[in-house]
Amino acid sequence: MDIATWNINGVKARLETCLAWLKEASPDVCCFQEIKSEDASFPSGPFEDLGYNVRTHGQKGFNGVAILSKHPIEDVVVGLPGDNDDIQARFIQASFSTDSGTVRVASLYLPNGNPPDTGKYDYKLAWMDRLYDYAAHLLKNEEPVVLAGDYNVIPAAADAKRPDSWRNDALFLPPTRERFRKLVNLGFTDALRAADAASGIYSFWDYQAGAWQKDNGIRIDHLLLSPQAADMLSGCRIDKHVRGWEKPSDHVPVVISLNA
DNA sequence: ATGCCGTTTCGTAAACGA
Repeated sequence: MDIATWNINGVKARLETCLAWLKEASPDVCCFQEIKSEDASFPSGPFEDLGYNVRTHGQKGFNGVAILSKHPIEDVVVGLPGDNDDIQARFIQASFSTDSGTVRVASLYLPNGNPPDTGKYDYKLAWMDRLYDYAAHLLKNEEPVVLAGDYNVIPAAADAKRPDSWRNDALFLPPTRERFRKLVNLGFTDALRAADAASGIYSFWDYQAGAWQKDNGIRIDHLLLSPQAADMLSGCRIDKHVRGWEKPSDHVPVVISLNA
């Protein structure tokens, strides 16, 4: 069972690129972030034609997440629990029945948080605190859980080509990394690090200043696995070549393989 | 570097992203 996460930076602008990758990689489950589309205007048809069931949590213009699955989708959770006043569309979760039992997968788009001296950073940290509480709740079930998405967190210096240029950025500031570590230390496994300990592995290259050509990237798209999911992990890869395609997103897909 | 580039919006400049 292959599960992917990919910040596509706008489904309308990225439709052909998304379809091309899904045809190539054919993951069983694919989590999208930044669909930048309302639910009603999400182009589900072309994805359904590839055999996917589609669930979205969209909003106009910004944010928006989706889960696509070749398996029937059950038990959908729309919105990160814990704050009914939060109207930003950044979280959707679905469950799937497999031969190994129920697998829960979340597609999350954690707030960017820049600039750090504003309420945007306060919102990011509060969102991370809320994710921590919800993740702790999920672990109580002792089931396979995959928290996949664009975390907007550079976990360590090894996850950036030029870590010094991110020192004062909301993606790398100590409070951000402390919260990410706290989440992982609940008992989650960073799938990429479980599969490959090398530095220089990135999932995002800015459109600006020739970042892609210079390989000036950062690793901010992660799949965190509950102990039961980590036991099923057989591999994790980043499809870096997609960044070199026509009309690319600034992020590329990250894919895990589970024995499920 | 308040810069670079790309997407979106009751657009034609501004907001947002990372």
